[in-house]
Amino acid sequence: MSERVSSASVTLLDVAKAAGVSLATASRALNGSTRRVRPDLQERVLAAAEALHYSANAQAQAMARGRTNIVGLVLSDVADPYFSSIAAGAIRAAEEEQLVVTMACTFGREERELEYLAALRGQRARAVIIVGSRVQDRGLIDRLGAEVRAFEQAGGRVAFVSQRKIPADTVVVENRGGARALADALCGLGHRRFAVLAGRSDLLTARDRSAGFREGVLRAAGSVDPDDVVYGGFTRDGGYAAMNELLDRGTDATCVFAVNDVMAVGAMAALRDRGVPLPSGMAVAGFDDIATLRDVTPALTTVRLPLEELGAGALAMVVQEPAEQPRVRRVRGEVVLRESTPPLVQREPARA
Amino acid sequence: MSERVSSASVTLLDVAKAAGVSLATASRALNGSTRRVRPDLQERVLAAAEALHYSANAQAQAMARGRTNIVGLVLSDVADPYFSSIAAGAIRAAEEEQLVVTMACTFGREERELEYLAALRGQRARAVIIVGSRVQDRGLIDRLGAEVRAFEQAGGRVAFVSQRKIPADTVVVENRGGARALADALCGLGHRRFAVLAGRSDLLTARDRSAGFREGVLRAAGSVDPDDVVYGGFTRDGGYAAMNELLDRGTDATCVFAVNDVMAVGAMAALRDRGVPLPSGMAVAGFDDIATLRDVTPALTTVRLPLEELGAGALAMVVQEPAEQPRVRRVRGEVVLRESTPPLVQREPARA
DNA sequence: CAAGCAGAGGAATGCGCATTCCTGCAGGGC
DNA sequence: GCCCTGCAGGAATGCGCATTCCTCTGCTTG
Repeated sequence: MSERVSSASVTLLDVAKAAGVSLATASRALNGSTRRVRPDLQERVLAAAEALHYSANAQAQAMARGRTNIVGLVLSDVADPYFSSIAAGAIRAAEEEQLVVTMACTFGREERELEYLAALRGQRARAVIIVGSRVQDRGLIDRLGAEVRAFEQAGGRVAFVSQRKIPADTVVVENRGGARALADALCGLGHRRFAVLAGRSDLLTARDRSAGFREGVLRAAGSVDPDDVVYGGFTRDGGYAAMNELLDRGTDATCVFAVNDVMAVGAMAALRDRGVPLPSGMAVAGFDDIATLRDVTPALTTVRLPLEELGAGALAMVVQEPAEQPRVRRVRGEVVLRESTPPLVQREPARA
Repeated sequence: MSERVSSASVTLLDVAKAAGVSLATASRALNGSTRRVRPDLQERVLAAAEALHYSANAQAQAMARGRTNIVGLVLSDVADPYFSSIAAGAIRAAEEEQLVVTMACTFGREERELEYLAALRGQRARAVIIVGSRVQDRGLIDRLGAEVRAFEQAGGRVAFVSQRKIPADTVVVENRGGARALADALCGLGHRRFAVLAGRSDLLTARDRSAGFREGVLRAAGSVDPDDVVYGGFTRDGGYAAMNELLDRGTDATCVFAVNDVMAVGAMAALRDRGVPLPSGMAVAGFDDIATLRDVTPALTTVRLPLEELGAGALAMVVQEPAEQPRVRRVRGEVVLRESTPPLVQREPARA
């Protein structure tokens, strides 16, 4: 039982021999089983494993057992704080379940989700969580739906965060409702004329937030001039560019809603660059409440989303037994009013 | 060759039968090999695989081949933009090499690196990249070193980002030099008396930046009062708390250096909360140049690190053949002066 | 005291695949 | 016309492990 370390890797058989037992007994001693092992033998096996630095070959275990403890996480971009927060939540939850997380990023090319899903099926991953924002391309959606079914047929579980098109367990973010509530609150501050930096027109998330916001505004008797809706990237630079375009066009909106926080920050940068005083010259609101951005000035009004919970929630769905009907877990956002959207008083013409 | 999909998963043997060839031929047709397969047979195999939705069992392949294409990525926290950027770089590079990335987070508990490394050895991962900040605990370092050797003995490759204690391939960030250069630049702006928010005292990265900064200040004939060095968390809240403590103590520093950007942002928040005007009341500098934080106001002076390159560089090391001596790739930061550290003119008592 | 039974160790099997080895066949050289 | 060579398909093997099935031991029961 010396500390010799073979150059090749140590197998269970090595451990068994070192402990003077059979392979079967060694396996049972290390993993437990329905069968019991005599304490002294168990002791010896454990000691031998320790001494040899044994580490079970996960591939072989997976094959013998017919299943793995791998969970695939597919998202657009880890460097985006929205996704990385969700990922953190999922990873934390996975660790508690003794699951291993493998991660893949599409970096904006949604069709890669298909490849990754096939790859994860090959890995015999126990489950997959797909967080990318679903696009509108019908063909892509259908193919993804087919891959999802194939994955489930092979015994895997699938959950989405934030989508509505594919029948599968989903954590749905109430983008529409959250944006509506935000619009409501902003109208409550006295704003009536709004602009929207709507992000990519093919991303469902962006569309929902934009639509919900406009609904809310209309309901509160405000208005969004169609010219004041600018599309662009769903990123900081997209927000910056969209804001500039809006200013170039000219607008009489008193408040601009960017469909996520990073865009809002880009918009604020554009406003500053153009010499518009903040927050007095233009109110700005975002969506997500990204932790890293809570200290920008003026502090950003937004809709807080429990991002880590989204990831954790998806993981929870995926470890449960599958239901007959796809489950949907709805998550509400919470409007957080901050300095970037001060009450509007002086600019409204006095009435009454 | 119909579209039937068995409820169990499709194996290579199924494909072979469907194509009317042997398992061996099917394998060769799908993966290529030194041996050639007659074109018509190859065609049939490919068609059968397609029709059956075949996806090779990665576990079985790994076992048969004796190696995997898994790369493990171990970091403190994906939700931290520093780490998530590095991760993004590594993932991008991994994809180009057809490698699968599995990710694990220690969430601040460095001893988990040991567990993860053992787990990855069990996975027969081809390589591991460890990005956590090495702590000072000698025992932990030794045990980690032992695990690294065990991993390499088993045929795996290991690379670190930012450490100096363990003999292994490493992407070294020139924290010390970067901080020195920053100090230099700040002295060039007229500052002489500095405070340092030094972060966790047991993190090497934090220590190096702090020490380098003080070196630079001294060299430029400035000073850092020992009372003006405050330790605390390496996070936004840590920066906030440390800044408050500094203000409570009272300081005559004109510029405060936080050892990373998120701490600097926390410090700015604290200054604002205490009514200190920015940047005139106190200059603030950070380190990293986190992309998400480039729009804070006043814009933060910092040391720009090519974070994605760090991850990509580590991955590159890990796919190369191992060298006899551990390789070290040094990465310099670049000082970026912005509004948060305006030139100091009026506050210095006039001389000459 | 014999038969029956439970409990625990060990041999053998198979998971899905890559790969080696074997075999049959066609073509070329003498 | 025969043998040798080269090529390609197929059978068989083994990767490392969990698990099933078999066997042996030691006990209880009638």
